[in-house]
Amino acid sequence: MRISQLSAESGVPIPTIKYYLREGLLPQGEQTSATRAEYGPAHLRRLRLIRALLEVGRVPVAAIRTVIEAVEDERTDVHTMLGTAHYALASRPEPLAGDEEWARAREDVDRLIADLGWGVGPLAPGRDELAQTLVTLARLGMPATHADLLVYAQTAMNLARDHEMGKIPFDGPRDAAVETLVICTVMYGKALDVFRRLAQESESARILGA
Amino acid sequence: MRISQLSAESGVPIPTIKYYLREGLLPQGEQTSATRAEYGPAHLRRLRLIRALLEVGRVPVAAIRTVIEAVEDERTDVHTMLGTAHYALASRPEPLAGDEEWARAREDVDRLIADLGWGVGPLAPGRDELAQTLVTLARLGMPATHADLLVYAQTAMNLARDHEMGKIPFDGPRDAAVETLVICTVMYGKALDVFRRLAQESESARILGA
DNA sequence: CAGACTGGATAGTCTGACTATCCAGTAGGA
DNA sequence: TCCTACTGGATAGTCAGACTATCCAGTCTG
Repeated sequence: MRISQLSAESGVPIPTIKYYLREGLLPQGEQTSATRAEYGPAHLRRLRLIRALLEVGRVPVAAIRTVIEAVEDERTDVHTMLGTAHYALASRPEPLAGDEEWARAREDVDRLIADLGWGVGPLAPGRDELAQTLVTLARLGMPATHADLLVYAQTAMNLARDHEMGKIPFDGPRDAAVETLVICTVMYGKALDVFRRLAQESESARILGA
Repeated sequence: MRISQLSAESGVPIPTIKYYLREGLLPQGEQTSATRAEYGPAHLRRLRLIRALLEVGRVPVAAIRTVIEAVEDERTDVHTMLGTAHYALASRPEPLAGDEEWARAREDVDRLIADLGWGVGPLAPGRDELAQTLVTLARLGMPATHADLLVYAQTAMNLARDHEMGKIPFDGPRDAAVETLVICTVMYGKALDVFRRLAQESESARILGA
């Protein structure tokens, strides 16, 4: 299929598709002549993935490119590849410099993860993100209790173990695994976020008897 | 306290504070003379809230302003006020025009919420957000099952009922209720998101035996 | 009374995600 | 054959959002 058809089927304007090609989000089509290239269903699929990450997941273009580069580097094993994808999905917070409060929060996070027995890399950006969240909560006068954190951690683990990682085709082609992981993480993350707000609204209505 | 001290204590540059004042995110200080105004601890607190929503929650300035306007409009009751805050926190997706697939997804969402017995307003933006998420998942070839959705919905409700809405001081001043709600929604939402990614990484390591 | 600082106003910057225009070179029908 | 639509590639422009810089006249403060 040609670019105009790719655009028609995906609903993405041609200049935008060209932009994604330039940025390396979308692989080049197969050149059939100097001014013609052929795109296949894989391009359409990739394009839909890009739009899903951008629109629903608000993942920046640069992060999407990182994920894609990890997939296309054949040297890395599947776990590392999934890790790279995961790390790219993190919203890297600014350092929040060598504050003492921060260092303590970071230690708390490391201890919590160790206590839970989770096998998480020491450089996982989630550790920093969580530390920053804890510092922020404390500064807002609502420090999180250890019990609260455990609840959220266990909830997350239940979902990941029983409903998310099971969907991932580890035995299939490597790109399928990453694609599924990213979709699961981002889309179900969004769904969970929305459900949480809806549930809060419902509870608010119940409590206030509206 | 003067603006320079407010800046020093919060770590927010003076021009940025002025910007927030202009945008109505931060109430004006008490004028003590033509070129002098006095700021109090409430300003510092508000400033920290703004930064938390911006940096951790990625809530746009316009949405923060909406929340604040709702709080300051004394006419609205608490439930409506919390609703306004909630609606402002939603990431309003573009219409995704009158597609038939979309209409069906939207009906599914409405039916699901009704089946759950949740008291959610018919105009809650979460309904549309969820519908778009379902359409997107289907287009990506991974349609969500009804059973999956129920799991996420129940999980969200458990958290909201047992760990979130309980923190909200309904009997206190009206701004405290909204502030707590917003902090809970955004900060614990972030924490849950991070925990989910960490749990997935841990499971990936376990499954792949890394 | 001098220098620092203030509130207020205006304009400029930076990033991220596009979008528009131009171009020469085919592809495919009249 | 030739003409028109369309293509890939390159370059430059746009737009929104969140700041950031500069200027100014008017106080405080020592």
